[in-house]
Amino acid sequence: MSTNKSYKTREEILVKGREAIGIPFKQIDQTNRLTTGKGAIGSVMEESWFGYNINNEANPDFSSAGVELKVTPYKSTRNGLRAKERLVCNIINYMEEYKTTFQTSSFWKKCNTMLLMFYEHKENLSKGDFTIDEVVLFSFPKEDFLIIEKDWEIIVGKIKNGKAHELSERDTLYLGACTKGATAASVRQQPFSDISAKQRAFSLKESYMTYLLNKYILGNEADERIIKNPSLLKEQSFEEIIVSKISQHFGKTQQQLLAEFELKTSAKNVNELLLARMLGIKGRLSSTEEFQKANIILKTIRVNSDDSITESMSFPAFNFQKIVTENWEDCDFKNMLEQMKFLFVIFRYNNINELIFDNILFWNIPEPDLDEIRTVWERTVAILKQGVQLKTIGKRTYNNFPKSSENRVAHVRPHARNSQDTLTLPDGRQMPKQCFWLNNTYIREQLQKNFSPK
DNA sequence: GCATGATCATGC
DNA sequence: GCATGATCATGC
Repeated sequence: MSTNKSYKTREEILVKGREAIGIPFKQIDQTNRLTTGKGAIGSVMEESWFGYNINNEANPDFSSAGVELKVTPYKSTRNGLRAKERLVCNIINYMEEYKTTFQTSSFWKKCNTMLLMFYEHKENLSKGDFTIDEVVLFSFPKEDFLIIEKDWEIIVGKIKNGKAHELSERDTLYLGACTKGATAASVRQQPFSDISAKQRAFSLKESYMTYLLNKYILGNEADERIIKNPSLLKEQSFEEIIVSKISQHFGKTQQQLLAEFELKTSAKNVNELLLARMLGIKGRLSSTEEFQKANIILKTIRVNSDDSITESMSFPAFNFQKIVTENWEDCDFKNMLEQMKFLFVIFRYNNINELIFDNILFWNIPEPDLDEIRTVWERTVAILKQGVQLKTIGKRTYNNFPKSSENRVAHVRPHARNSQDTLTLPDGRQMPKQCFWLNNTYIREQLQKNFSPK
């Protein structure tokens, strides 16, 4: 089956692509592809707009120009425009990928230059009414290229270590290894272990796509970048660079740091402000280009002098009525956890109760622990469906959601402004907003696992 | 003392 | 005004 022969240059491809802007897909579709399931819109553009047969070749769609066609959705949210999903590139052949270098890898061969066609997914419209809104010919800028190369090496490193079955999309920053297959049971062989591994594909993370979208569609100005000189990334990983910039401050008290950076604030996010100063960032750390592209979430952890941790870690409140309509496999919470990379900023109380800046840790949830969270999530949904049991004693109202004592990893607890800050339960009653929390004991366990001598 | 319910402070 | 990250505080 041939790839497209009619478009030989990048310019021709871009011009033809841009001509599609504003035309509803139902007018473009000549082969009734829109009625099919996932990927229907991409198929329409390939067949009916560019006029070539759908293929799954290793070469880019426009092979002579070296351009891969990608049609990708975004959505409008109260936080602005966001990519609706990760951009899935090519399936990883564990048996072959480790034999190449990044430059000769399957991912780079296929996707180093892409024609990105963005369309808005609107909740109340059908696919046929959607239109392409923006088209760009995209090549990776140097600062991203170097991070993506490292990401690829991390993924291939796991294959080489016989750990393809332990791959997770959260291992990396921009280029992820996302699961790909009809069911979670879609597995493949790996070269250095007998354990079969989930089928995965190289993909650009949702957060990375959101950044591209805002840059290209909205024309938003670039945000502050932490690593001003991308060449540094040739020597060290992003995480290593951050640690090397910050480690000189380990051991200082919070008071010393506040004085050193001339910060006067009672804000609960002082530690984020301090970290930003250490990195030479003027604005918020979470607004930097790298943090946005990789969806790095900063969390402060205070460790007591006896190594215990008092507080559990909260997440956004969930909507009772929405969560009961979801399945774990495609629910909001799992999706969020799968996409998050955490930066733990660790402070430790010394024996005279001073708060000492102790360390930082880039962390993500290990796959087996995500399964633990699944049980908590499913119990929560089951309880909501049965009707939560509420018992008021004095000023406090007790419930029967999963407690921290019931699961090693997570529990459910209120997360509201006060007890009047409620949402409607599926049965119509009101209840203070709740969220999933990572247990304080679990956080402690994770810190010990990552910092104990190997 | 700890688990769990309750609430604060900020930024957008 | 609300979401969010962070922290307080009651009562078992």
